[in-house]
Amino acid sequence: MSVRREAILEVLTSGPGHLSAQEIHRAAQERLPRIGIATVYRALKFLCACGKAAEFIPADGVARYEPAGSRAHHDHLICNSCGSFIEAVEPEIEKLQIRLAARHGFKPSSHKLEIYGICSRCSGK
Amino acid sequence: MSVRREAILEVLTSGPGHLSAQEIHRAAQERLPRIGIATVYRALKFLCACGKAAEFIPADGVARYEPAGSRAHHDHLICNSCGSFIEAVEPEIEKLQIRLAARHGFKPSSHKLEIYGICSRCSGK
DNA sequence: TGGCATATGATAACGATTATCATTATCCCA
DNA sequence: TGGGATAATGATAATCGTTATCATATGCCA
Repeated sequence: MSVRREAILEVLTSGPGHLSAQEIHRAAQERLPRIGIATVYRALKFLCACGKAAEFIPADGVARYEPAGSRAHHDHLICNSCGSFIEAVEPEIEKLQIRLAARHGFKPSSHKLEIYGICSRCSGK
Repeated sequence: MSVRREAILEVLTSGPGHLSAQEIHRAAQERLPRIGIATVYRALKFLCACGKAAEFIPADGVARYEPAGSRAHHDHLICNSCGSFIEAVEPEIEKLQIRLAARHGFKPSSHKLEIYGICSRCSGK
């Protein structure tokens, strides 16, 4: 783990989560002003490969990153109004996914559940 | 509905489904050799807007399109080996998603469930 | 200290998608 | 039916996120 990769992991764990590569780059530049965007992408790929970070790609097609490893799997509630991401877990859904996959002779390795809608903050306004 | 948009909808309904814009472009060119890629993108956006097609974006970030309207919602099992898409439904999951959203004060409007793994054809080999 | 593998930054390249703009087809009403 | 407004189209440039390239810098071990 180089200094930059440590810094990028630190950005992931200390930040609000669900950051894009560009946002991570900007945040990292506050500590390491000369860090390049390519290094950020390389670091993110590295961190995902060794299980310290996780990538997911929502409906806008832009990859987001979050710290992983010590964190449990979770799904995302994504607000169409303010763009915020809420993490949520429903263990029953996890079980049903396995059953659904099995019914089709499919061996699941990972899954992604995203629910789009309006968050409580936006609907309250 | 112009001639090209009809043709593109026809490609969607007659094809194997889950096609990318480029694949749709190639298929449409068999009937309309002079059709441009921009027209394909415009037609797809139009068809999605009027509910005749649906777009979804899997983990590779490349949008896929399928006919919609008369078709029920379904989730996707995506094979990491051969890239095939299997459509599947689990009504219980649909209900649980609503419950999960409600628990967070979230008003769901749509959702996306993708399960990645190995399909029966690939694991059988 | 020397040497080699790895990491880095700048930047070019790439692929998907969108915007632009001139041209063409389509529609609608007189 | 004609003609003009409107929408659709095709070619292509632009954009954006991401990856590849390559020369340089850094770290590490002998």
